[in-house]
Amino acid sequence: MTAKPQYISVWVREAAERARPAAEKPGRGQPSRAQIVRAAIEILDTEGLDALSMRRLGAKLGMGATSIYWYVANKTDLLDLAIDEAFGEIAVPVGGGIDWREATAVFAHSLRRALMRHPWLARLLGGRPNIGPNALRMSDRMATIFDDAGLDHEDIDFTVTTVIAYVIGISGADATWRDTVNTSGLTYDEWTEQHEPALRAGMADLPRLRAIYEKRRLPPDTGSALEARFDFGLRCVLDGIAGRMP
Amino acid sequence: MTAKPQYISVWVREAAERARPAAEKPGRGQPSRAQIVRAAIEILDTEGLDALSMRRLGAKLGMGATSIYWYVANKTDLLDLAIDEAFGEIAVPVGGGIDWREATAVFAHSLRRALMRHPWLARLLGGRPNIGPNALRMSDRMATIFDDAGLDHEDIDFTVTTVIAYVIGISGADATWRDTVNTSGLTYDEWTEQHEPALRAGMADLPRLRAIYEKRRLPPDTGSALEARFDFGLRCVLDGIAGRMP
DNA sequence: GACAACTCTCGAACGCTGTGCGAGCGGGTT
DNA sequence: AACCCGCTCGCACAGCGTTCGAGAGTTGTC
Repeated sequence: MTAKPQYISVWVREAAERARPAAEKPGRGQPSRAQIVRAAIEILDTEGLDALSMRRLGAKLGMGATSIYWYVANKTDLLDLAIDEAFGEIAVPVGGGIDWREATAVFAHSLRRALMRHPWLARLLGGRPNIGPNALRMSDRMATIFDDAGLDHEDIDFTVTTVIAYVIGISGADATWRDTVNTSGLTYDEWTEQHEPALRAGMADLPRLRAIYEKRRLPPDTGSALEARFDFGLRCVLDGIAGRMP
Repeated sequence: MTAKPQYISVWVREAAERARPAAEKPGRGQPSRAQIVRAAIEILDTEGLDALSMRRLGAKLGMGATSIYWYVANKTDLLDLAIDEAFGEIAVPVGGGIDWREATAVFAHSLRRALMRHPWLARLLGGRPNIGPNALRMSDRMATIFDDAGLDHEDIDFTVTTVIAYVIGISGADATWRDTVNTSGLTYDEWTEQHEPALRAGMADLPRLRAIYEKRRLPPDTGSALEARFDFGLRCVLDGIAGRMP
């Protein structure tokens, strides 16, 4: 009946440390930490989430696994840092008189691209709250867009959350799907062939789904088809928001 | 340089086994398997995703950890089965002359409820493609709704995917957030207090975000506030879809 | 030049994980 | 009595995240 360790996010813990003046990290620590995070992302991108272990990362960095703990307290912290690093890639056009709809569309595509480029990202996002500096900055810029458009605070929150939820929801699924095929070592055709009997059996008494599946097999769900579907949904969301703009 | 094991989903593998006539599972196997999956879900719901280990599950079932492997090939398979079991709880009203908009809203709330009831679900959904029988049946029923409303195959696919993406995107985030607070062992107030300095520091030079945060602190983001936000976004999505209906 | 302090590395070890293997048990059929 | 079959499980293995403490290398101070 021992109490749980009560994990605290990097951001929270390090903000608390910063309050005590003497606890600053050493000068050379910062570049090394960034370097570790970059290496971790490289492994995550090329070998997948499950391939990232501290020993593997240490080997890539040419150091012992346990040396990493000098720069980073946890693997959890490391992943939080990787998440926020990825969020840094996301662009939000702000200012310059672009209207909210175009700005939001640009943001949505940018967020999607980040999620597709880093298939591990969506899996981790569903793990713990993300309040890193880049994530906050992204939210602030999105808030700015709708603040400039005249929404009140509650509607800004609602609107921004809706857009992000849709993009993460669909892109996470798309990225996972693509990643599953890619890392299976099979071609797209081999993969669908392997899954054909299971799908056919599962849809045996589901005529509507089967009809859609049959009709939509050519062209297969390659990138452009996924992109068209993403754009369709995004237009739906934006139209719905447009109906609520002042 | 050994090749990866090439994991195949339960559904695919067992559909292939079913093709060979003699490979059916024994009669008593089925109830026991369902019982194992139910026990796994119980652990997942009450203790979280990380708490589910084969030994822990075996202990709960009063059997050795390795005995479970008689009924289930993998932990991965077990989780796939748990996912589909959870999908079985989702209701899709079909037939009976309800219009598509109300039917979709009922479905969306039902899906959300399942995701909130099983906080582990969203985390796992971003892990591998979900083609279990309950998931397929759910998709088929959603397809039926929009087929009856007169959409063509492509638009049915696009529309259903959009709704599901939004619901999973927002509910996954909400469930994770709530779960993080709950399992921290802190009250809501204690938790926000603990995160206050980090958020304040992070938002130091983000005035818009800070303004929203300040203004929206009372009432705190309890269940009803999250529900209002969910409904707002759902209305946006449904409005956008409505504009594309024949 | 000497000694202390501080930054950083790392091998050993702990307790945990998923899982393969093979021995063994009880009941049913031949 | 012999045999098979459904099922259980102890043992073992490789790998995981993480702790600890010993030590190396650099820097700072007298």
